[in-house]
Amino acid sequence: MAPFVFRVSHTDGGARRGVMTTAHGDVPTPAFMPVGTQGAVKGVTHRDLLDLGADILLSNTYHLYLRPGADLIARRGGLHAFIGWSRPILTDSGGYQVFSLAARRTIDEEGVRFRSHLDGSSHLLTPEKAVEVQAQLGSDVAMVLDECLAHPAETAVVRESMERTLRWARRARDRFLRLSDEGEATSFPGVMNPGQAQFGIVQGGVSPELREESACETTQIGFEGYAIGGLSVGEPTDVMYDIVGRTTPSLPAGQPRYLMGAGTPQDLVESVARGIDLFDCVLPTRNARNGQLFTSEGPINIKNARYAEDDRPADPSCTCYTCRTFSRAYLRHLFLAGEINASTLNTLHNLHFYLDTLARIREAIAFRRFESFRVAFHQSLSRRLLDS
RNA sequence: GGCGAGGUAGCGAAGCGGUCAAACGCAGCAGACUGUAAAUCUGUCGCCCUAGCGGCUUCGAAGGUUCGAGUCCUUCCCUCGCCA
Repeated sequence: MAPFVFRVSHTDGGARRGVMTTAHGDVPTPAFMPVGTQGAVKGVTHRDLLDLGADILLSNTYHLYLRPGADLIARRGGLHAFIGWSRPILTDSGGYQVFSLAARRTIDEEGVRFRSHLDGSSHLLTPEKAVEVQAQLGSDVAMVLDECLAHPAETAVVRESMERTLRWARRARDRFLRLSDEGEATSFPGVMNPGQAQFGIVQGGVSPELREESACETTQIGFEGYAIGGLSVGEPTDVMYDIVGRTTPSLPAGQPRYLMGAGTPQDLVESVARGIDLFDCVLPTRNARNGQLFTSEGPINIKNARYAEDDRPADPSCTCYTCRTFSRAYLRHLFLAGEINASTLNTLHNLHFYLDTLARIREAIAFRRFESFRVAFHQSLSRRLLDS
């Protein structure tokens, strides 16, 4: 099994271009990971994702653990085999569900007690359990269980949460290393991917001091990569950019940095400028299903009456299947008519926009033109707003 | 022709004397969505405006009763069902 390797090939200002090598193949970075929470990206097939050039998917430990269950997936040879996707997969730990399902859980030192959103049953997700489930899934990158805190939070609360996430990270790393040990691995049913990497997660809210402390401590534990979590949860974007910019210098230059849950197209460019290598976000897929299309000139809402007889493609400068083939008028009709194709075509376009943006970013960095790309990108996004 | 049921905002449908410009659903219009409980949710939805427990015109049509009528009475028009 190929070891997990990350290599930075180019830098341009704060931006880095590189390759993340996993047991299931290479991922050129900076990269965007489409979100396939339950083992599928909503609205499109795996074949569509291959056509779009998606190099890595994100999936979710909590959701797959509840349904269909980690044992069932392990018996089918792991997540890659079960869902029929042979490229890299990163699994989130369930830490985000600590935030999004806050009303259904309690936290203590041991872990997170959830009442299942599916059937109400109780489950205890510990840092160790999250490692074990992800071992059974056999993802290429496993995330540690963290606590994703809601945005306005008192500093004392943020510190307490950040420190608990650190303690959990140590336990998760410990369990991960022991599972990597051969004897332990064979005694545990279903370590599906010996080449699996594990990423730690930096927390600390919007406090630069806590973020730096979290970054240093997490780095000290030693992971294959590092994520910045707990952002894009309602804080102003300039605050988010500031925190990202102050955190990446505290992370090892030779390892991948993953900004969890981000973001808008602007967020991606601004975060790459601050040294981020990996992203995931539901915006392109969820908003596609809700009628919002990201374009090179800013987002449009295809539901709007103004597009009823608009024969132009969603984004005139886009080369995706949807834009090559269909008009805004038709896409609007499909959406209003409730046709499944509306979700699919919109998702294809939005994912193309995101993946293509990252491809352009990588190219710009390789040619050391990232700063001019960045300026032009922002200008283009605001063009339509200036026109109207 | 006889008997019965019914005509309410774009559609469907509540309403049974006052707080009804009129519940609710759909359609329409607009907005939100950042490690997905989301093909979801929110607002708006007669007309006018200085946007307010504001003004105006409404509940098939016309008259009437009443302090007050979408709600009661009369006549007319129109739908649907059953019988001839």
